Amino acid sequence: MASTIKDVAKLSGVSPSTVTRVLQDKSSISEATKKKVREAMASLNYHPNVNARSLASNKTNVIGVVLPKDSDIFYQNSFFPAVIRGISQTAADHQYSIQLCTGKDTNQRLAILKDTILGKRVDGLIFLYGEIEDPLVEFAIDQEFPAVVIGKTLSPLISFVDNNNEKAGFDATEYIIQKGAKSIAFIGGRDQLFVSRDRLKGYEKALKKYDIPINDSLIAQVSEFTREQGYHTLKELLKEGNIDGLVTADSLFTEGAVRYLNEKQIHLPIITFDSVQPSVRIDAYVDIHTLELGRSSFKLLRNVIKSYNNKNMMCYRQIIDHSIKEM
Amino acid sequence: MASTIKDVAKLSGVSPSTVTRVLQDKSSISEATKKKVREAMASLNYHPNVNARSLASNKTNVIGVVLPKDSDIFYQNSFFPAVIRGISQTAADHQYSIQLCTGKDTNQRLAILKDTILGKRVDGLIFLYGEIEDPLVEFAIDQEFPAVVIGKTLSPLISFVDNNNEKAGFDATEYIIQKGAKSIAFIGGRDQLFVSRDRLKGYEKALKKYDIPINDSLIAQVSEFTREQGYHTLKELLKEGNIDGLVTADSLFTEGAVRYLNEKQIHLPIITFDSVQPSVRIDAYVDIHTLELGRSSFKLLRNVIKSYNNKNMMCYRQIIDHSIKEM
DNA sequence: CTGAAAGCGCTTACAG
DNA sequence: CTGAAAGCGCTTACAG
Repeated sequence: MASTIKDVAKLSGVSPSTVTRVLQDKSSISEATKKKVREAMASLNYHPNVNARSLASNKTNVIGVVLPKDSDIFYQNSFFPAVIRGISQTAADHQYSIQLCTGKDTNQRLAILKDTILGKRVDGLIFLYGEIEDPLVEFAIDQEFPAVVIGKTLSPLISFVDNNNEKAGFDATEYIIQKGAKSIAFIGGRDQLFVSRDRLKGYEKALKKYDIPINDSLIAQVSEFTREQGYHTLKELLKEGNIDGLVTADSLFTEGAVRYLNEKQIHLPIITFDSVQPSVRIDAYVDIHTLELGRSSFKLLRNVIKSYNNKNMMCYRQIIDHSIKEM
Repeated sequence: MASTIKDVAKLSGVSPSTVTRVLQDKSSISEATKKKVREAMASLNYHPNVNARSLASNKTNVIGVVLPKDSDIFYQNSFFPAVIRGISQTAADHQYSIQLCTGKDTNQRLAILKDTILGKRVDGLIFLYGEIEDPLVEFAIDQEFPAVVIGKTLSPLISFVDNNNEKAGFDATEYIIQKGAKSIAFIGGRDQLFVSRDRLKGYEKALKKYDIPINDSLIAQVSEFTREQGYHTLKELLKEGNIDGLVTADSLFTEGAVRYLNEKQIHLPIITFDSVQPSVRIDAYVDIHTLELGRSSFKLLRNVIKSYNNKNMMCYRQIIDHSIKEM
């Protein structure tokens, strides 16, 4: 059997509570005692049982990472691995583990989330998506459970970290304008997604700044995030008239669009948004600094947890830079 | 405060142990009692505390998923999201949660793994990679801790699930041969990776079957998984002479290679291996059925855990089909 | 600077 | 079919 805190206490000639205090490196414990106890731990190869600890202390040192439903585009995107990387890097620095919350549909996901919160599996949650009226986020708010959303959210009661997507859309469009384009198409996702909507706003602002009239027939809002949609949407847009530049809100669109352009041997300046360098060759992409989104979300969550423990429920917001990367 | 098992016991007029048995749906409990207890649970909005449960029962209903170090190519690959999806689907069906184990280097990862095993955070482990002499896998074996590797492994003491990569390499190559190619290039990863090595073996077998001489100057083993490597490797291969077909062991290679071919306006039949449809247009890809790899790994792990509990430590192996998908 | 005691919320033999 | 008791391995006031 694995050794327990009692074994360590016995071997080092102190009480179990003192062993706990050594584990917590309390300043009240003398160095001599600490040394003694640590030696005992080492010689017994002692490792604290986290379940006992969680039960007694009412904290788990685990955070839950909530994913969209598992058929989501999300799983085909470079965003997911990158943001997980960022979160887990920072989490590891603070001795936190990561538990995944996902499921096949909203019902299953909500059930799992309830079990996660009410079963006291985690100390806090990071939602990897921002959606209007998400029942999971609402449940967390309802339970006054510490949580951070990566992405925009309407509720004033929840913390979030996000890019300035409007500014990013503006910068992207300006980049294409500076390539000499005047007739710039935009392919985005459905309007309910904050990200797409904000990037589109930025696109329009940039056109205005450069006195380029906004032409609705150059703007496509696509319901499904797929390459096929990118392919066909661009094809349709080209029928509408001349296009000499392209801004896409997602790399999957870009891949489809580029395929069509290659087939037709058309050359356009193109920019998109991504977490890593896109797989097709285009002019540039807006790097949304996903690693940093992940890292910051964890740091924010720690602050939220602390403030909840002090009963003064704070809400934090943070905007992460983006940058244009030429390829 | 959240209600506990005692509250439920009191309200329904039974003992706490009976409440536990209802929770476990034991057949020894009468339906009348079950009904009564369940009503009490519902009215109190009772949810079991998983930490208390884990402590008392010595099982957590959590499995750990072990990732390579976080700078790995792995995180750029479609494999990761797909296999996570497969695991979590099956895990959800069995009331299991998933905890992630990763870190910046082998040391940190090993420390986290030790804490995970010795701290009793999880009931078993799934390793998402197969490598020669991995210290983490060895630690798990040493501790006689239930684990499954996705990928090949040399140790006879550990369970795994994998594709038949040699057969997959054979099938891929045969596909290209049937397109009429005779001078077929192969781009794979470094020889230490079981996957690459086995696919290469299959390639050679296929050539033999069709009496095509093996030409070493058409075979490249690339150390780094990047698009740039794909690009340059193909460029070099083409210098060596004529190529009329291409097999690549990873989609990132393919993307790079295709970029070069497009630039040079060269057309070749190409096949690669992937978890989802590759982003560049090629002839076909070998779908390695990653979702199924994930699902099976979880099922295997459950069996391993059961057999360890019965003190007869079983070791399971399972091969997952692949299939060629034309594009 | 340290210890004794109570408790966290479950489960599991044991007994009937 | 069900209950009383002991225990899982920690932590946390309280007390000195």
